[in-house]
Amino acid sequence: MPGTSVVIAEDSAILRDGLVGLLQQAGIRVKAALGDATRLMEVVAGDPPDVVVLDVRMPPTHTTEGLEAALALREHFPDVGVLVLSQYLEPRYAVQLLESTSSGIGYLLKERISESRELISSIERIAEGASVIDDHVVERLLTRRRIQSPIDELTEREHDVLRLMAAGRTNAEISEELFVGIKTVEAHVRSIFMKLELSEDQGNRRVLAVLEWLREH
Amino acid sequence: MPGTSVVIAEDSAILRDGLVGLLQQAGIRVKAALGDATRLMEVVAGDPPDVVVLDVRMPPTHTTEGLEAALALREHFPDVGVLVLSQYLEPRYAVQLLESTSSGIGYLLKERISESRELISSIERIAEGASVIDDHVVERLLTRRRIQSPIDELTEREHDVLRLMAAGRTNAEISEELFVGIKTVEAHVRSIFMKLELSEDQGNRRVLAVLEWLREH
DNA sequence: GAACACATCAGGGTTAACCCTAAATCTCGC
DNA sequence: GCGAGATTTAGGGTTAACCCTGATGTGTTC
Repeated sequence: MPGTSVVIAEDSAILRDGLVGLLQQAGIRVKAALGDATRLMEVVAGDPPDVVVLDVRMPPTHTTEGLEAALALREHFPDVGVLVLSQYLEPRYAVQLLESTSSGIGYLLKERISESRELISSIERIAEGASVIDDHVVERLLTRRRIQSPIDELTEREHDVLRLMAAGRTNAEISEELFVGIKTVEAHVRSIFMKLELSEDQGNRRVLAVLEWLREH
Repeated sequence: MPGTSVVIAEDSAILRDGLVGLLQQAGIRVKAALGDATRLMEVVAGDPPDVVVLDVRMPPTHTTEGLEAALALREHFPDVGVLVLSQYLEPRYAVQLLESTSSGIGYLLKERISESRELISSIERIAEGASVIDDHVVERLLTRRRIQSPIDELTEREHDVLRLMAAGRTNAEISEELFVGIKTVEAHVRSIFMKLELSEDQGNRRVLAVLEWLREH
């Protein structure tokens, strides 16, 4: 597809210039390259490109300006593709995008774009109406969906025990705080390990269980 | 200072191209732009630039290749300035660099280089022998100093051990990863507990040490 | 009432995680 | 060189953290 055109919104000057250079070199026409999202809507309205490439985080608050801009773009210009570049693995954002529409969007991690070919082909596929989601994000979404965090499987009492484990308590201390025997605590701990699928011979399971707990608190 | 020359080592194609474009536009001569650090030493040896610009994390392991390359550079080519670009706020790396030498180095966060002028002036100041450290890193170091976490008392090796403990590794696994005996790991662990003032008879010290580590990372 | 999940605990094991002492290198600064 | 600190390890302990099996009581559900 010759003559694909894009508008770029990326606050880092280095990345912005890099994007412009790479895309132009690949025969893609860069209509504009902005440092923030404030003027993005009017630029797109004035001369709609095939695809808008933007960063999730942008000035002024560096939170989700890019994502909000992407959602607004989809609402007002459904024919314009949107490729969101993210620094971190934040599946939540990808989900929000997917829920807003069903085609012509993309969500890629910056670090994954070490190969420029990957970026170019993604943009062209988006211009054609396809969707491109980073493999890592998809994997994370699927594993989440499947297990729904194994912590949810724990019973009330197991939660109590794990919470105290995460507070750095010993089994003996936990048994005192919960007014039960040490053997009971041990039984709960064993059950917790099983439900969190912490196989033996692979890491200090007590620490791993605590890390899992901290991830959700 | 006209005619400042640099060599770039950065694995992300986008960032690399962006850097080349920005620097050339500013009148800085880019002698080479590499995708990893393997050939960096010979390239610099063959035609020494004023400054080497490199990423902390690079292939193949994406851990601290860039930093090690930076230290090696300072050792063999003390007249060549080094500007390390980091994705995250990791003051330890900056400290390691500062300890290795006293001039002609820089440590900047990528996100902070939204203004290309900042990058250009940093490179030129480094070429002149000055040092440039990101404000955020300095601030973090200073505030750290004020709070004085006992974690700062740990030696390099003890940090390695604690980091792996915090990753959920067993002592046996840690000994394998660090290529030392289990007894050695045990000695380090004991030393860590002492320095973190984790008295016996009060909590699971392994978990408590991990929590302390997580608080600073 | 039978089936089931949950919580409780005993008894009796194994082992990883700890303790203490002692000692050999190595590097570094004085 | 000499002392100091860091790193490494041995030998020989103790114990908390684990495993398994089995058992009891208490709800809830069908």
